[in-house]
Amino acid sequence: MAGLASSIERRNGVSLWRQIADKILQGIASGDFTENAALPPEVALAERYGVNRHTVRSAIAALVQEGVLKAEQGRGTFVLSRKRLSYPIGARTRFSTGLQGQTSERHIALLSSSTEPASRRIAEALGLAKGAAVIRLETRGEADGHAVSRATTWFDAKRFAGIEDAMAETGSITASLKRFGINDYLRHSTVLSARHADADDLAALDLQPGAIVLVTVAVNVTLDGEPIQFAESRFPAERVELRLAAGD
Amino acid sequence: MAGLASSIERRNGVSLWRQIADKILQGIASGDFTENAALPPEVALAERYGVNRHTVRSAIAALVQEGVLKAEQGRGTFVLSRKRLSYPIGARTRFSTGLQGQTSERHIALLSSSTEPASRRIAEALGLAKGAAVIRLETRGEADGHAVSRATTWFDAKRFAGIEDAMAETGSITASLKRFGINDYLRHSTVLSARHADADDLAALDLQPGAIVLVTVAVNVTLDGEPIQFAESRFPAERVELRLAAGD
DNA sequence: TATAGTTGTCTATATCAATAGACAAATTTA
DNA sequence: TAAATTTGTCTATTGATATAGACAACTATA
Repeated sequence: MAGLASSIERRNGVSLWRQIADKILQGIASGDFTENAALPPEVALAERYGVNRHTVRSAIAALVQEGVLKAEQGRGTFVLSRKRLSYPIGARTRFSTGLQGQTSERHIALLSSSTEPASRRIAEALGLAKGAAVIRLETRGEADGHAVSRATTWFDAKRFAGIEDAMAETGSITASLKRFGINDYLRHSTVLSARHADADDLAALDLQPGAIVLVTVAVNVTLDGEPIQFAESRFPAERVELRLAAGD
Repeated sequence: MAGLASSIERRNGVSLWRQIADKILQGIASGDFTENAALPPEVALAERYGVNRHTVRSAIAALVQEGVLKAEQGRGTFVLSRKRLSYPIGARTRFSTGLQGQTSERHIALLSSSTEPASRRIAEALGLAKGAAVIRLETRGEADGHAVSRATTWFDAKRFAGIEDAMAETGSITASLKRFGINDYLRHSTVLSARHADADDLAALDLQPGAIVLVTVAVNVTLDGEPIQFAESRFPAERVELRLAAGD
């Protein structure tokens, strides 16, 4: 975006090949490098970024490993990966409907669940006493077989006893909440940040180390404004962008 | 958040000291490391993250350089920095009012301006013909003397001729638009992503290389829905979080 | 005033990251 | 087929990154 020639920083704790891999990913996402088309040759990229050809090769090797590029000797290096998914966020944010039209299939996989005492933060958000029992769900959002989100979600254990079973069966938060008499809900607040993916996110989202994740911390409420769900979701920045719709 | 012990990745293109510096920043932002309090001693941090003490020292040195920590021989290492700013995003997103209550002073500094032909993307967003003249403003948002955002903004050059002078004088987009008869405007759409800061952002935002920026791409419109402004803003993830208010 | 705890400095070593150059191997084009 | 283009492999060198250990300098406390 803004297509400005943004250059590369040295001695910063992030290796040049990682920075260049990031730039290529950006280039793909922004349409600078077209899908299925050849990347500029290694020597051209090396000149463009002001580094040695071998450094560019390291970046490309990482992206080949990641499944984003495919190199063919004598022919060139080609872009395999599709565009970033655009995940809408608003008052009616829901995983499945949000990606409709961009993917043919999506669901939420339940990785694990547990019951634990609420931390101060979660108790406040859910309007419970600190230490009250809450159910924690660890989930992964999948679309067309690709992991697109990783979330940790908390519910009041008293009110939503057994919601982990509903999640495992339905693969949908919305469907699970229906079983507890909640036919509609709204997103009350969302706080957004970004960080490097940690070990768990790397594994669950099938990312290369060093990847960046967008982090949302959200509270969902009933139509009466009663808080029912607290969630922290992580999205791989290289595969997902978040779209804030106007009247939503 | 979610306070899970997230570990450190090796050979990923991001050096260990940079990853640990990121973790310490996270710890400060999330309240794990309290403001004005001493950090755990270097040996404890080294054990916690499974690295050598010298590696921890490199991370601390970077954060001392950055003004986040202060080390005192014999006593310990102390947290100087305040919490992250929480920047609200919604239909009525405005820089100055958004940070009210969190900072005592804020304004937008105009770094440079130029007139250029609109790219396809910008032309579409502003409803102009491709190649039509647009004014580009490079700005930096400052609060209490700290850089908190870096933005590139485009306006129709015909309709907003001279807006760069208004910006330089008033230090406010809202005030500048008033001079062109626009007393109110709405944010039509926002798309959110994250990436490593580029060279320009590093310099303008006074960041250490390797830092992550949150990126918003937004279109502002008049009350009639007519697009007037296209902007890409970058926020340092370590100093700013974005808050999406419910009914905004 | 010792003593323990903490940060600061130094030396040494091994590995990773980046540059440099040369040439092989495969593909496309003239 | 020959030449040009492009990716793949190899060797060598330099600097940054990370580990290891030892000890100095400073602070707080028993």
